[in-house]
Amino acid sequence: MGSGNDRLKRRVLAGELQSYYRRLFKQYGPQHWWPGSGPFEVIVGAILTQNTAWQNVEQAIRNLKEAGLLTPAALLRIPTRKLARLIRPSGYFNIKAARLKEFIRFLFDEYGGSVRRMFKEDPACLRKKLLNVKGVGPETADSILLYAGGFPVFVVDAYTRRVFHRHGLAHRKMDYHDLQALIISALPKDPSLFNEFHALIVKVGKEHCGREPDCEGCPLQRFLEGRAPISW
DNA sequence: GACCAGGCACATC
DNA sequence: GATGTGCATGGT
Repeated sequence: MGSGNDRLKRRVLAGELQSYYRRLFKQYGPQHWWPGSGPFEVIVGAILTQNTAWQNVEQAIRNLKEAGLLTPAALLRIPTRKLARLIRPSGYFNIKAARLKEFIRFLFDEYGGSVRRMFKEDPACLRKKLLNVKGVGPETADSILLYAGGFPVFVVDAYTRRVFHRHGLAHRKMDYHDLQALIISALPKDPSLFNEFHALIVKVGKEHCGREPDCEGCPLQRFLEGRAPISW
């Protein structure tokens, strides 16, 4: 991506996306993802919510809080089996207990257990390290960087893919990083924008861009009506 | 009872 | 490198 043609397409997409974001925000308002949670709780939530409805994650986090275990030091000490029992409502509890432990070990090995110290790291470098933690993939790493660290990283998820593909804004086969780069290059590098936009995409994805073959009544469809699909 | 949800690692071809 | 599979609960 570097030709004049690509730059033009990017500007077109940028215009579409920014305008679309404003409309979504106006229609749905702020989504309050991870309201009032500290960075550590956000990280735990990012791991627990993998392929899981958020409602189930809330219960698991509540259990951890009530047990007084929602700190790096406490999760370092707790046996994996006991952790699994507490996070049971979030599903895949054995896997996720192991993943939380992996992250905690990484946090202590690299940063002495301090989330604040971890986020002093250069974000690109931190991202690479996070991806080396077993159980942290691209989406979880980016959720951690954006929602816990406040770095301007766009989180691509199943909804983002579905919504963008459905409306001709991206190829279905674009991989995670291609789609992410496309979106980031089209928008101002503003963490709160990325934060809210991603949450709004999930919202509209749930309501309109499900598995049905068309998107009748979908705000994005109405917005794009009459415009030629962008072909990348 | 089927389907889905704010993924990821691992096996296999 | 692409595609398939296991992991598991709770809501609709």
